[in-house]
Amino acid sequence: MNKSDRHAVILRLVREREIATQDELAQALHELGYEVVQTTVSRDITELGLVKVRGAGGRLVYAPAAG
Amino acid sequence: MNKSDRHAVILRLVREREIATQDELAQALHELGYEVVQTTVSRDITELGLVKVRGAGGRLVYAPAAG
DNA sequence: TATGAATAATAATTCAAA
DNA sequence: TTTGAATTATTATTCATA
Repeated sequence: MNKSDRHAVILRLVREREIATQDELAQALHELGYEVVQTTVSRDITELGLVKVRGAGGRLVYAPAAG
Repeated sequence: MNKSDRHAVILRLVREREIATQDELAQALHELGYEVVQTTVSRDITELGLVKVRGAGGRLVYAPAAG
């Protein structure tokens, strides 16, 4: 539940940190009390339209579609 | 060999078509006479700094880092 | 240095289930 | 409708080889 809350948190997280994997994002959510697993994070990413962009050092990290 | 040629072709391909997977890109290269496999395409993508963006219908497709 | 085969890591989907 | 376990698909890396 609370998908829309979680979505907002995800957007904040990917702006604040460089998150490279869905497991990493799931773990970050856990720390904030959202107990979700990779499968769900994958769906959230699709629903939010996130993409992977090149972060520092060319590493692929998640980001909102529009900057 | 001909890596820089191939890189140029890859850039052209991802601009012309919506290419969703590395296998798909490898296959497109085959049709143009570049016999490479997914492993190599993966490296090319890193070297070119390509990212996956949302294409039509929210599908993730390869694109140059800068538009 | 560039490449591929095999493998590991990551992400998306299917198939229940609540 | 949302979720997760299991599975499948996709991508990155390791380990040779030329």
